[in-house]
Amino acid sequence: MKSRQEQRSEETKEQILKAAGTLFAKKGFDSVSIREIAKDAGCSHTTIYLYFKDKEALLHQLSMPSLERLYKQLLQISLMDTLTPEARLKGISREYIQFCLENRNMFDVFFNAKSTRVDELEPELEINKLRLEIFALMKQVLQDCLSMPDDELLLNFSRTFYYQLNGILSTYSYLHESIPVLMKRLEPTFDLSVEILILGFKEKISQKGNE
Amino acid sequence: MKSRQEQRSEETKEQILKAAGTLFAKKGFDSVSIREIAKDAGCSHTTIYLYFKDKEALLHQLSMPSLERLYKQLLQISLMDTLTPEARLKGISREYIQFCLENRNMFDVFFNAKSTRVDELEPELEINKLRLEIFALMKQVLQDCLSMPDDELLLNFSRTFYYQLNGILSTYSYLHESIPVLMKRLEPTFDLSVEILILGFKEKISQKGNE
Amino acid sequence: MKSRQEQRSEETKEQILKAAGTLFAKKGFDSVSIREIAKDAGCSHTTIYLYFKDKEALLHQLSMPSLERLYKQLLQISLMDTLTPEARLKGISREYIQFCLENRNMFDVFFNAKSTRVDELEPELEINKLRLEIFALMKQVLQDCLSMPDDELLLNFSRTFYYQLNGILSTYSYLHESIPVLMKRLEPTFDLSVEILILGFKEKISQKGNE
Amino acid sequence: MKSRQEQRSEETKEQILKAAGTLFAKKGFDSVSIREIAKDAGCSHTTIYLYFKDKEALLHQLSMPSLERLYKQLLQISLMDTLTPEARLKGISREYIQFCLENRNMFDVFFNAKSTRVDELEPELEINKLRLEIFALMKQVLQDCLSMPDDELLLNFSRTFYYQLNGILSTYSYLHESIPVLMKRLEPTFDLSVEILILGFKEKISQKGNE
DNA sequence: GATGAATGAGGGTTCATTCAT
DNA sequence: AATGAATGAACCCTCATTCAT
Repeated sequence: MKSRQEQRSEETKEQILKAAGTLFAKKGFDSVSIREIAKDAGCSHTTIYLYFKDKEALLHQLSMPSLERLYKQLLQISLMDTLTPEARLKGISREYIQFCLENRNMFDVFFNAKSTRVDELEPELEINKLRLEIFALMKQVLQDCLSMPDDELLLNFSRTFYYQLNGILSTYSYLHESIPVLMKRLEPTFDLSVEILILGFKEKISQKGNE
Repeated sequence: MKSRQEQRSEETKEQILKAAGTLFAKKGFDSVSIREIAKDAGCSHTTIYLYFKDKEALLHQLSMPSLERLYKQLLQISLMDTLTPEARLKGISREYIQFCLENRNMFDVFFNAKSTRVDELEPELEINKLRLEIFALMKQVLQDCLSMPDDELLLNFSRTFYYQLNGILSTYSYLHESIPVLMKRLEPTFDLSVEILILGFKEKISQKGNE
Repeated sequence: MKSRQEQRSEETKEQILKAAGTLFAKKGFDSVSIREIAKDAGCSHTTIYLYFKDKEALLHQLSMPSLERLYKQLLQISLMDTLTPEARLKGISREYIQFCLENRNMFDVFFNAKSTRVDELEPELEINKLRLEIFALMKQVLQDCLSMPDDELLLNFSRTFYYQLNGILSTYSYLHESIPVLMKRLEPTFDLSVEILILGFKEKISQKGNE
Repeated sequence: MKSRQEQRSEETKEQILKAAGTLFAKKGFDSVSIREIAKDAGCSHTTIYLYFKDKEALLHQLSMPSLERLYKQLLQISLMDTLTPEARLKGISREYIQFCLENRNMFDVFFNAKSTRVDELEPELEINKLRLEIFALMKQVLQDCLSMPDDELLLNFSRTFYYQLNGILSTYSYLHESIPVLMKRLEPTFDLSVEILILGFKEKISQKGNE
């Protein structure tokens, strides 16, 4: 059982993470200062260093749980066998987009490794690993959807699919609309995009077959 | 006719813009210092303030000509009637991608209005106008390609297409490969993406027709 | 008789002193942090403040016993009547040098009163007293060595002798060699220095006698 | 001819150097902050960075000219053939001591390379070179003084001599007396030290001869 | 028109120290 | 007796910007 002190400590840490998350998302990693985070978290800026080695560590501790949560959600959807593969693909797409929009330009950090230094492979690797796993998951569902072998073509299809999602994100991640409103308004368009792609993929396959 | 002094003055300005453009593209807006630009431009850092109100003004003055150049190039391709509409669409896509990659994180600035200030609407609007024109141009070529009316569906197709391009960009704009190498390696994939989309669009249209 | 608690308490204090001593000696007063000491002492950094008013107090409490130990060792050597006076002088020199080198930059603190505060005269005075006693002891042995009266000349000889030792120390106290290695390598040189001085002293005396 | 601006600039730089010199000498390199220097120099702390890359650069720019000046003075004395070698040696000693005392614990910096990092050899090397040259110069004069070959023994004598000087310095460099007063009071003692050493050296040589 | 000099605000980080438990 | 949490002061350093020339 936790003592009151421990509880307070965890609260502080939580508040720091929360403040940092919000600020990073709003302004981008580089543009947020430690003092700014501290202010929003309601503690001294030095307190942050009690819980995180440095600014970058804060970022990584912040990203990993979110990403892991995302991955689990996507995995769950991919396993729903009550849905058709195409429905699963759409579900995954929606979830992915919604998550990334909710975390706005944190998305940059997650997927573009914006703030990683080449000489520090460890933390980067973990994120990269997750990124790859998410990509692999999408590829898997896409394969189910198209009933095709796991070949070079599937890889390229997956890339195209991945581009599409990221394109949606980068197009909308700076808008100042609230997420639910945005999702409501654009979900049909997003769904259409997925549909188009699937149609295109299938057509491409049948073309290949006819060659 | 310009006096010699005026000429020199314009040269300096041009060099500042050139240096800033290169640096912003290479390192991103925030990571470039005024002194760095001045050094590359071969002038004092204070000189920059003679021509530009502040760092941000420099950025905006910088974006417009580039974007205009891009627009003209895209327009040119769209008018090449020796090419099939699909070839034109591919050409435009390649050009657009290459341009944005070459200007790397500038892309953020151009298309995501990252650094716009609320109090200065003018430049922002101009950029937005161009952005919309580029979008319209793509839509036009897409329409030619699909021989369809200019309706809601075309609009959504265009969005999907636009997403795809931006997705490619956001996926690759942080890689440390040189542009030519990158383009060589990924052009087939990019082309495939465009193909898939067109196939998907056509299929969607024929589905609609059969309803 | 001490209660178990008292015993534990003293142990902790002892460990703090030991850790601080080692660290100060190795890295210098300023470069050692309280937390570092606590870590090496196996306690929390706040515990240190239970036993010592502040960092400086720790330093002073630390210096005295060491210096006293040194003094006792030197005294012991000075009383070894199995040795010739010259051998005693050499022994004292070696011991003194070794001690100071082992305590490296602590030497600064001990002998140069680097970190003394004006408002707290007590500890400083004690250190000064010990310093003077060590000096007096060397003077005594030097007198035995030279069979001369305790006059102005002896005082100056003692100073010269003291300078020599300190010169050796200040020359070598920053080297990164281990003490035993260093001593082994340079002991002959140190011994030579002492010899030279004694020869010089004797010669000076005989010159004086002939005047 | 210098413009007024250039003149002012040089003045500022000079004042920074002067302030830094005094403070380093008084408190030691590590214990002096950039802001402290700026305050004493009457400028903003950022101004310091206009003239010096960083704190360490300031230190090195500060040390080199002084050291070079010292070296030239010592060299000059060593070449005065109106003086006996012994007089030259005494002169050199006095000059060296006076210089080092005037620069108080800067002496630490000069001769103990306190603040040098191993990875930056350049500046350290220059100082080391000068240090060695000064040592070589003393050795030369000592050789003239003793009319002996340049052998191992001479090297050890030089070391002993060098220790003696440094011993004097380290003994007195923390006192709060003014230099002229100090020199006046202790010069006879310093001279005596040199005398003693020379006598000792000569005696040692004659001993060797008789073996 | 152009520039070197100078600055204040702010960046991340470390530290000795205090407080509540 | 002992500790983890927390803090303010201070560290070096960089920046965009202004001022006098």
